[in-house]
Amino acid sequence: MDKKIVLIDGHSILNRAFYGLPDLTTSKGEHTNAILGFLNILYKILDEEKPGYLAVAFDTHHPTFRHEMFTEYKGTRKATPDELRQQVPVMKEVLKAMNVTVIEKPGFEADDVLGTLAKMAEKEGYQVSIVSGDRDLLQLASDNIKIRIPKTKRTGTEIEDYYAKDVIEKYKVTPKQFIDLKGLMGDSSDNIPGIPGVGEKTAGKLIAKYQSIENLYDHIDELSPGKTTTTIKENKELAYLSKELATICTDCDLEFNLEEAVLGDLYNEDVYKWFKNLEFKSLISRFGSMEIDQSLEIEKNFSVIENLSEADLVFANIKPMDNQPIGLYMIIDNNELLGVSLCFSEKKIYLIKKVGMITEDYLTNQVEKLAKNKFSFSVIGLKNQLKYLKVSEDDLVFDPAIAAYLLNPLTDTYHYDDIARDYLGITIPSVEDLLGKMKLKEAMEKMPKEFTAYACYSSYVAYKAAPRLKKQLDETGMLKLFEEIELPLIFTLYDMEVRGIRVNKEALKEYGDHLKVGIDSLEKQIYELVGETFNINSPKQLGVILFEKLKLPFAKKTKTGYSTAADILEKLRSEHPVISMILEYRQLTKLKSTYADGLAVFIQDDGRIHGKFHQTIAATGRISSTDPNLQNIPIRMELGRKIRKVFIPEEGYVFLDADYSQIELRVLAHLSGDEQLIKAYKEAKDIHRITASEVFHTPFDEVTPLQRSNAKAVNFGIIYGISSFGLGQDLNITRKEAERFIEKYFKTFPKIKNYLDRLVAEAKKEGYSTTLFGRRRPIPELASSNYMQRSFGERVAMNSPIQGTAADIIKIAMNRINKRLKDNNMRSRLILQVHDELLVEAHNEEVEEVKKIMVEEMQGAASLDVPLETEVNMGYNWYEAK
DNA sequence: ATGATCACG
DNA sequence: ACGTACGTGATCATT
Repeated sequence: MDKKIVLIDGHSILNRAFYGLPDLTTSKGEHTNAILGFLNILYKILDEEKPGYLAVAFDTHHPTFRHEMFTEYKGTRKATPDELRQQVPVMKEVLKAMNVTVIEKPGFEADDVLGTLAKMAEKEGYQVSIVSGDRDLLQLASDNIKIRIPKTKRTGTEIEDYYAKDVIEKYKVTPKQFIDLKGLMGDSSDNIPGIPGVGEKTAGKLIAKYQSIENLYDHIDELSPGKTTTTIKENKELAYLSKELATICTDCDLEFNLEEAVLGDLYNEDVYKWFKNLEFKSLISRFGSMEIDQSLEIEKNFSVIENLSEADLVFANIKPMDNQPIGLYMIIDNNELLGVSLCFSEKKIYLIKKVGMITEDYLTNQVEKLAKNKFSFSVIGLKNQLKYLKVSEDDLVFDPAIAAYLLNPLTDTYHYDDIARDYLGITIPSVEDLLGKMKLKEAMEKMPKEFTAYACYSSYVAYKAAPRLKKQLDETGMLKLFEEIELPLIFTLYDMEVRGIRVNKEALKEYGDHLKVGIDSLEKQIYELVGETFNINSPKQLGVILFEKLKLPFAKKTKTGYSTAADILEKLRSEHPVISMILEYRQLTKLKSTYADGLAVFIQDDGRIHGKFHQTIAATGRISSTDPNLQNIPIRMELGRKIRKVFIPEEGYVFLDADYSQIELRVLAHLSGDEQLIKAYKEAKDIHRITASEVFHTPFDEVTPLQRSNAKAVNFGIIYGISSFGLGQDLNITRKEAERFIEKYFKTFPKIKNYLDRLVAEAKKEGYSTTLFGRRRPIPELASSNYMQRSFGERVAMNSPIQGTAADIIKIAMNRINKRLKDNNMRSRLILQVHDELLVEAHNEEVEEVKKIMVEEMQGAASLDVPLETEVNMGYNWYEAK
């Protein structure tokens, strides 16, 4: 059996990975992309080769990389970005945890270590693989030594392999001659000077003829006279020096025994913890089911209750420690209650299963009784539990997921394992780790141990994290925001989801059929016009048709091909009649697939759509909507807008739709304290017209439509974190012209400029931005060494407080409206929120009262220096009400 | 799984 | 010299 060893050029691979992957960070902001990329390459190679031995070599000098030593004085290469530098020591720790041999020999460069080990191993009969991003190492290739150069591509990692024969095939020189080649042509990235004026071509020819630099100079007189020959003659010393520099040492005195590089246990508890901490979710799956074995101490305190008398005892003896909230979790699968998990001390963590005499009613009633007796609960993901967890906003509840979202709204999940990691500092298996893709009900029967762990961790983490999260909310000034806005909102959103919105199924079907007719006809015409059939919905195929077959101008490239986005096609309208048809085809197919067909599947048996609203998604504090997304139902184009006619109220009800007028600009007026803007709003003037009037020095009544629409675009730009490029793009004008607009705007409204500058400065100082109600958004991009990212951070710093404050305000209004409707025992209910708009399904007899409530609560949600103007419309469908 | 596109605020 | 407006979610094609 042949022995296999893999040798990795540590810094080189880290470097490649860093530049090959986007900037990934953990929830705490530690950069991890280079480490992840390195590990992906490592695993790919291990999977392919299954070697018995592995070593990784790092350079030792400086915390910088080898190449920089030479380039400092040239100043061509930038210093290692901090984002990469931070990852180097972590990478070494991870490798150590994996029992991978890391070689750092003072005085030796990684190249020389790799060269020496490779030759040593080859002599002892190993098959050797050297992994590096650096082509220098090709000189080491032989029949037994393979150089592997990974390329991070869109599709994943591809590896180029070079044995000696592959080097000869590709470069027409032997690995050994590769050194001579480098000696002649040099290598700027390695700062090997070479001979001036000699490049790849000349060097290749010379080495092909003379094999080596030594032999070349032995026969130097054979060269035909010329400029190049003269420089070659003059630079003999440089050539020899360059060759020396390019030569990798293969017999360094390393005092290293290859047996030390034997592979150990790659999948151990330490590595698992590292991956958890680095949040490498995809790599965790490699651990298979082993992680359940590394059970934490706490799992010994999990107990399963399956008979009624024991369950009675548990419920009777609940005594929370230190008046902490009880950790609670209702185990629900497919709308069915499977059990209840609760935790009220470190030692008391129960899973009470719904079996035998322990019925669904028993469990829900017991829990409800606890709430009535003023026990307080901590529940991760409370909204999803309310079907069985009978509590109201008047009960004492806490949701760690919402708290964790406020403390860091940038991450995508707030599951128990995330909260345990971030707030308890412990690494525990996630549901996926424990149960894979298995449904809960099946897991309860087939994997009782894992099922119990999932259930008990859920309540344990909720219990344990609650006080800490609450403390942090207090320390960050967000406790009031949490208690007075976010917690009540859980119940408001739940009520909205339960009520849902009625949809006219037949009308929706007709709408879709109508679209189908147009789509079929357009499709036919398009094929005829271009003379062939193709998939119009494929940007790739469409790009080829438009820009290659029809040779239309203005081709703009994306990463994958030509851009066929609407704004590009818009400019091509006059170039070819097919363009208009394609744009219309796009519009129609979008409407059909996403809305006509897409919405239909969500209509429940009650004739209503019960979409979901999410409270922990948007970084700015906005609510989001899925299954389906009811916040992006068409309105801007008439054809699309018609779909709103299928959203209808129940018999005996109407829709009341209320929306804030320009809430974000009003928020900006208030926050910036700009007198002009405030005055304009107090006088209820057309704000875009007044902006145009001021900016273009035109009397209010003489503002042209173009001036007004330009001013409107600038107003939007201000909210988005203005950039001349973006505004130019939007208005289809040059960057220069856009810049002039912005300058004029800031000259007219100096306080706005001052305010936006302050927002950026403060966010840079604190690392986050803040809304009027104290909501924070961390902006790590502001500290980036990358100009693009930093600029993005600056725009975010300007936008988040504005968008976020508006989000805070409408949330307050939603809670108050919902509460008043319920407290007054009214039949009307809030059913939708679309960022600055609320839709209520109002009972015929309550219309005037509901109108009053909506306007009062929306206008009164915050007292700003400008009025929060609110417009209400009534209608017998959503189209009419808007 | 990812990118391109497009629907909304 | 570089290249982007802010915040979302769904669908389709492609890998």
